[in-house]
Amino acid sequence: MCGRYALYGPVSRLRERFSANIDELAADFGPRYNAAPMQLLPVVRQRPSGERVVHLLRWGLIPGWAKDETIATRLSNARGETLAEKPAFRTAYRSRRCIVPASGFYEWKAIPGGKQPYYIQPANDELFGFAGLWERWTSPAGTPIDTFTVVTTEANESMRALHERMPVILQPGDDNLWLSRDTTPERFGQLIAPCPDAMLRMHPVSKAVGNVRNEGPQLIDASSDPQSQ
DNA sequence: CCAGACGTTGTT
DNA sequence: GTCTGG
DNA sequence: CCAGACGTTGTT
DNA sequence: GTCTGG
Repeated sequence: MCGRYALYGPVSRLRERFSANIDELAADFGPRYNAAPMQLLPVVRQRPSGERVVHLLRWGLIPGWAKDETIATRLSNARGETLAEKPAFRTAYRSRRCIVPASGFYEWKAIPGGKQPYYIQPANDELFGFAGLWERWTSPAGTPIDTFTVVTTEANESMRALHERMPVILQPGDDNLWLSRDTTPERFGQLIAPCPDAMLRMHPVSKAVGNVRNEGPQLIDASSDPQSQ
């Protein structure tokens, strides 16, 4: 899964962590604690020359053949197990892989009578790099739009307490293998796997994150009494 | 040949 | 765009 | 992911 | 219940 995440801190962090140049529009990106599908969010792409650039792309992939953009909301995630065959993803998987930077992400655990959101962040306080795919779609009016999706895999042991799926979180040393057009399908396919449990820590948060109109650092604060919310 | 689908999540 | 079903 | 809408006609 | 928007 992974349908909501946070990305905060100075944008220069992205330059350092991903060795990427920052596009002018992405440079204006401010701290976000409730990033949701349909929004413009920073994504790392690698040009054939090897240069990496952070651009703002819209979350929710629109395949090139789509007649309209309504499919986007349903393609905010892509199952890692079937990427290579699915018509919606296979061309992007072959040649348009990207990395989605995140400070952390949210996961909703089903509990009696509702759902309890949790915030999951890197144990080392660095940034996550989610494995992603991107596409360029041109509307009937002729307007091009770049979109992305987050690749998912089965949950590792600690995530399984919340949910059966989780985003593919790349090891920093694997960034280039995922982004490069020179990597063989066999090698970048091996990166689609649950990350080690030790990379993650998690805590329950307020249900306020459920509404995309809510925003701010309080959304990642530990909730004192999750059961009573 | 043309028409129609093409996806994920979670929940039932 | 490309594949499947009819 | 959750929240919120869930419609038609004609006209701009 | 199901789809769209954020």
